[in-house]
Parts: sequence; C-alpha cells; structure tokens
Amino acid sequence: MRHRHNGHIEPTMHTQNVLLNRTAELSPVERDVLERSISEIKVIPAGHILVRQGEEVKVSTLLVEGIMTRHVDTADGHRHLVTVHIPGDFVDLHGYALKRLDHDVGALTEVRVALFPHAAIERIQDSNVPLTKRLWFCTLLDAALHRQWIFRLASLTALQRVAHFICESNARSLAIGVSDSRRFAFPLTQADIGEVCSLSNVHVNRVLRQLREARICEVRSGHVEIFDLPRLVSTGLFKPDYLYLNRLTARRSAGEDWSSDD
Amino acid sequence: MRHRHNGHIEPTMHTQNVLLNRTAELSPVERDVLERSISEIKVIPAGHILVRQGEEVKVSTLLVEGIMTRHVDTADGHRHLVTVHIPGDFVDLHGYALKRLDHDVGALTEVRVALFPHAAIERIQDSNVPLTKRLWFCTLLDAALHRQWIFRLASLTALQRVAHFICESNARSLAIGVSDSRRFAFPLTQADIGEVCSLSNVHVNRVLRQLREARICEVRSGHVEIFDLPRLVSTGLFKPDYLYLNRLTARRSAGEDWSSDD
DNA sequence: CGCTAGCTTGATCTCACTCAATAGCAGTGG
DNA sequence: CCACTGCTATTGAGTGAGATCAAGCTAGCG
Repeated sequence: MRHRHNGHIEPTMHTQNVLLNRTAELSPVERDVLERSISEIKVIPAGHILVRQGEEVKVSTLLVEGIMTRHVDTADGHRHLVTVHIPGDFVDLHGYALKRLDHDVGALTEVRVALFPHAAIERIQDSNVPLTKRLWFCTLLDAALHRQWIFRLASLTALQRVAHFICESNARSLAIGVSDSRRFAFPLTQADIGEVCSLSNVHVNRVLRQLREARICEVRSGHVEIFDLPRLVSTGLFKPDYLYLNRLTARRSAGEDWSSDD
Repeated sequence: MRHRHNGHIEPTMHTQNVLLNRTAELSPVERDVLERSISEIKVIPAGHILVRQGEEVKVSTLLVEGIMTRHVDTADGHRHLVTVHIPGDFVDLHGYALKRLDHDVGALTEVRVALFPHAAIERIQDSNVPLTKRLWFCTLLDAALHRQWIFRLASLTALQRVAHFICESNARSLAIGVSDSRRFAFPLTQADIGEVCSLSNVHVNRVLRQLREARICEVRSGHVEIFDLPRLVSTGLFKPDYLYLNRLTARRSAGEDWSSDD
C-alpha cells in the first residue's frame, strides 16, 4: 500500500518508556499494573485497518511505535482524519466504555501496539482509583485535541491550518522526546496532511511551498525541519495549552512565544 | 445581551428527569447518589459566561433547563462553538479530571444548572464503579460529538452542514423527549448556527431559505419545523450512530432511513 | 527499466465570504 | 401614540481562497 521509509519492527516487550506519554506522572507501581494488563504485543503493517466503524471492541490499543490514525469515512469514498496518534497514545481506550466505535482505527505506518483486554481495564477500575482517573484523563485529552481540530477547521486559513498542525505534531513529539523543535519524524504524505486539514493535496503542496520559501519550515521525505519556530507558532496561531502538557517539560519549547495570561 | 423568547426560570429542585439524559439507564440508587452530590441549583441569565478558558474549575455543571454552549475564542474576536448542550448534559464534567478548561462555557439562553463539586464526584469515584463508568461514558459521548463536528466541517457543504446539525439537534431533543421529529425548540439565531457550522450569517440565511423552499424544514423564531425528515437526513448525510442513543427509543425516528449494516 | 506513489505547477471554476442596503420586530422613552 | 434604538433576518453584487482538472516530474522498487 503505502511504502514508508522505516525498517522492520520487532514485537519485543519494550513499552516502559511510552506508557501513556507522560511516564513521569505514573508511579512505578502504576506502571507495573498497566504493564501486567497487556495481553499481547503486536506488529501491524502500514495501511491496515484495526477497527472498523461500528464494530464491537473488547480490547484497547496502546500505540508503542509508529503512527496510527482514526478517521471517518464519507459517502463518496473520501475519508477524514479525526486524530493522529503517536507512541504512548491510548488509541481507542474510549472503546472500553463506548463498546463500539464511531470511526475506523488504522495504522498509517507499520506500528507496534500493546493490547489491553477490557476485562483488565475493568479490573483496574475496580481496584485503582488514581490510575482510573489517569486513564479517564487520557480520553479527555483526546476530546481536547478534537476541539482544537474543530477550531482549526473552522477558523483558520489553509496556511494557518497546516502551520497549526505542524506545531501540534512538534509539541506532542517533543513531549515524548522524539523532537528537539528543529527536526522530527513526520511520515505523512501531502495527501494525509490534506485529510487532517481538509485541504486538497494540491493545495497542501502550495502551502508547504509557502512555508518553505518563507524559511519557516520544510516538510519532506518523512520528517519536518523547523527553521523558525516562533514564526511557525504565530503563523498557526498555535497555543499549546489544550495539550495539557507538563509545563516544566515541553511547553516552553513548544510554543515559547505565548506569554499567556496566567 | 440576547433577548430570547422565554419566560423566567425559577431555581426549583426538579432535576430528576434530566439527569444524564438517559435516565432510564440509571438505577434509582444511582440517581439518588447523583442527586445528593448536587451542591446548588442556579439560574443564570442568557449570554453569561460561566467558565473562561484556562480558569481552574472546582465544580462541574449539569444543565437542567435551557441551552448552553462551549466555544473557543479566536484572535480576531471571532468565536467558534465546539458543542451545544441541551438539558441533561453534563456540560463540563471533563473539568473534573482536566482541572482547567481549554474553552469557554456560556449560557446561550437563560439556563438552570445543577452544580457538582469535584469533591463529590471524587467520592462517587471512590465508592461507585458503575456510576463512575457511566460518568466516564458521558465525557466520551462528548468526544464522539466532537468527531462528528470535525467530519461536518471537513466533508460537508454549507447546506449539508446545516441539515446535519438540525438532524443532530432533533435526534438529541428526541432522546430527552422534547421533540417529536416534527417540531422542537431551537433558540439559536442564524449567527449562532453560523458559529456552529462555520458559515457567515448571510450564508446561513440562504441555506435556510433553500431548506424552506425545498419544503424540507423551517427554522424560525426559536424553533425548527420539520416537513420531511427523510430528506433532511439524506441532505445532511446524517447517521445517528455516533450519538450512542438507546436503539429502542430515539434511533428509529431520528434517522429512520439508515438501514445500517448490523 | 518500466511502474506506481507521491510531489509539483498551471489554468479554470465555484462555493461561500464580504460589503452594502433594507426590512421587521421588541422594547424604551418622550 | 409615535420616534428611536438594537438586534435579527433578508436579498443583491462583487470578490477570493481553495477546489478541480490536467500534465509533467521524481524516485524507490520489482
């Protein structure tokens, strides 16, 4: 299907440092409880759809390596992404309470995932209130992301949308230590970006050229190169607050120009 | 500010039949636990902003009567709605785990709300797993709504968006028994609809005219009149699945043309 | 070495926006 | 009672951001 530039992933047990993104906030005990709830580690090829809209789900998926997406299909065969997931994200934890999903879940690149049977999550909920609240929080982050995507589609121009999305991707990559705000992996095609920002691939191309020619950033062959973060942030009207990142870690370097009002 | 056509609301204790929308699914005991978690019932005038973006919140708000909205403010003074809430919605339950909100919460009409201190919700979480799961579910519904709003903005034309939004409003009103799929209260101005569907008020006007002239539906003076639900549903490409409504109650009449694949 | 997926650029078109003007209606005050 | 104000709805004319259509280019891969 898509041929991405990544070597083959081995299904090793090596999830410690990506559990729930903000590992620092988990106690060793909690991390252990989570680890023991994993029923299986799996490698899934790029392009594969893990869950179809409407299907009943009995396990939830933690993304360990690679990029996954969630998207809705339209009548005319088009689709639109509603989220892009990076390692550490609990991709479909909401399936635990919802039972069936209102969208598809797919692997954009080859991915490694850890599966959590809902029975195991149920056990956590029965026995561990703080960890449950932590999981709840994760699903709420998701909703916060969604809201910002609504804002992006509703209120920004094509250029702003793309800049905003790149800022978001950078900030999240930064939070899990795979960006330094100068360069990070970004294995999305221009068509993929179009499906995020609701733009034609042609127009995405033009916008990326604009960003490149303005020496703001460059998106090419699977990664983003940021030349001028402050201008990228201001172009995208990006305020990282909605990511609820730990202020001590990622916030400053993600959107440092935001002298917010608190 | 806005002058809406509604009599004055009295702050009486009368929340039983709107608790969490799907009262039928709550046991009497659960309903009682919830009732006892309410610290205060308040009436709030139309146009009032209850919570500002970034503010720390210590109570969550259940909407008992009226319409509330959640919206993000843009740099240039515009705003965009991310949700419209009807009675029975737990407007900012997510504030319990998030602590601060990434958006404003406001009263569109005069509203009556029941306030739940987070300490009380904490107590529920400590002691009542099924009810906690139920609350969790409510916040996930929210995210499902958001996803559909993303889809609407990304993939539908102006006419389709408005039709879709009207279908959604009808389906949700139906679920709480305030619509019969022919007529329901809808106290949004054309500008408000524009802030939901990301359209100018002028264009909303034209679209509503189209719907009226096609004898599909009429939106006027605070209510919607539906002439032809099947065509409204097909015009808006509306599939009610994402609302996770009880199939026995509201689904059939909300979007009856959907012979879904299960 | 040809195939296919992805990227690039130009030309044209269109949906929805902006600007502008008018009308209706509720409440307010002289 | 009517004039006045402010908000909402309506309709027309001109404009523009981004879509679509079309063609050519590049590079990895079998």
